[in-house]
Amino acid sequence: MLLSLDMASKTPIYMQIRDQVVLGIAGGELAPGEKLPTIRALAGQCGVNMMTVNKAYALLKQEGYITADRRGGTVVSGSPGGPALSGKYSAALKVIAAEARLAGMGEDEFAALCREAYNNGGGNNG
Amino acid sequence: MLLSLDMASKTPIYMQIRDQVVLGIAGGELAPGEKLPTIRALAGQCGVNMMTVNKAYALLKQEGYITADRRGGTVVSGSPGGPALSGKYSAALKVIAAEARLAGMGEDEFAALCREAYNNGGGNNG
Amino acid sequence: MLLSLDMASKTPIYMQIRDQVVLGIAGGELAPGEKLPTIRALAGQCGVNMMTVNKAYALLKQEGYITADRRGGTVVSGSPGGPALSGKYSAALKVIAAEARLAGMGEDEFAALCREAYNNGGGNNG
Amino acid sequence: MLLSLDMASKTPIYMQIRDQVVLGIAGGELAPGEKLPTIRALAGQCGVNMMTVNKAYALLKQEGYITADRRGGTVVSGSPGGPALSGKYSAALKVIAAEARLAGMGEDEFAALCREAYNNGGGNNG
DNA sequence: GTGGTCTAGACCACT
DNA sequence: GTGGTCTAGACCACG
Repeated sequence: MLLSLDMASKTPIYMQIRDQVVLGIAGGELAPGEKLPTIRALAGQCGVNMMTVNKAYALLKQEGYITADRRGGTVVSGSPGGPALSGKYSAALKVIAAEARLAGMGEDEFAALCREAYNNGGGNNG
Repeated sequence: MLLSLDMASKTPIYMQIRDQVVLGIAGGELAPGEKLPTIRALAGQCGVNMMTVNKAYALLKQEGYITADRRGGTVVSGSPGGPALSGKYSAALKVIAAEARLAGMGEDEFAALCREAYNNGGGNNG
Repeated sequence: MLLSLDMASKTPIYMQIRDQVVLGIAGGELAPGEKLPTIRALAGQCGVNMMTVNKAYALLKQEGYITADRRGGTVVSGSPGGPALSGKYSAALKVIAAEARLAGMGEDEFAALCREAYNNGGGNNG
Repeated sequence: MLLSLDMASKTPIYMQIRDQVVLGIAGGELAPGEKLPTIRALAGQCGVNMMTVNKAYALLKQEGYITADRRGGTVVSGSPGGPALSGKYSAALKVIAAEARLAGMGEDEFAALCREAYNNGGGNNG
């Protein structure tokens, strides 16, 4: 599990870490129960401060993607979100879809792109 | 064209304005050539600072969605973007797709959600 | 709204701040819509670091007790939690009740103590 | 007497053990004079470090809930605490009551919840 | 001037 | 050795 962080991005570093961990879990790269790297280790490896990684981990914990085992270490949760709330993503999706549509992309093309995004983390075709 | 702004959102206000204008254009609510409200007017109507609206308009102009009319107004552009670059949206889409997948949503369900997002803005006049 | 922090307590400072804000809201000392002190101001007033206050505010925001208005400032939310989930407090309550019982406190006495705790923030009898 | 420990909880494991022992005593599940499991046994059964159980037992001894038997065992004390000091619990109770109140719970409802918590540990054999 | 983010250290509770 | 907490600075996006 190697993270690639863009220090010049407008997206906060802790959010980039969070996103890549989510992608890693969805892609099967990080299996449920697997131990995540230490805050210190990841901070050192990425060249960022502990607190930044800490913030990312805290966010992931709050979202239920990972859990901090008190006996040391942080592990990937078994069942993250629970019920699938379709409405949650629609706001961001709508804007992306609008941009794609205005850029000339057709509905089928967009749907294919979405399916690709869905499967890109599938582990058996990427 | 009425904007609904959430002052408590993490998304900057100028970005919310920008997004809703894009949605309005994609949905046909704002037709090409149509005149947008004045910065002053929109700022007053939404209860935000003029600089905020200015920033949103500047961004929209830079992205090609709107153009400054010679007579002082701002109008919706005719042909917004260039070619549809599929790679541009994939980063955000991947994260959304990963979240949806981890929330238990299937591929078809997600694709349907994406199609709905695509059509939600222009289903009845585009 | 004056906070009293115990630097020697086992309870983290940010949690003490959080608790006292919750008490202030419940007690009517902090009315919905009222503006909370700035992170910097509160930090200066309490003699703690900005980040500590920031953490308390972030927690309160996450819990829905307060909301950060993008136009500057943090205000008390209107309706915090929504549905009353009785099961949430029972764990902590059980332990407290057990300790009280073992200390010789009767059921009625304990119930009276709980009612007092409930009303102590009521604003019209404290 | 079976303990259920949550390794992902914010509450330290030794505190969880302590709390459940207190609940067990208050509930009559652990009668005065009854022998508690060995540190080693409990540690093995729960999958935690012996030092953790040791810490919990030490805390319980210090609080007077259990006493070290001369022959090497640990037994439940006869008369645990001294006089019931109402002030001790009020701080935690106040916060819980404030949260409940803000969640929309009425005073009677809260008092009923407290009575239930009081009786939940010893309703059928105390 | 606000909150959000980040850094480079440090101490502590827990296991 | 882990995560949790805190400090004393700093820069930036936003409004």
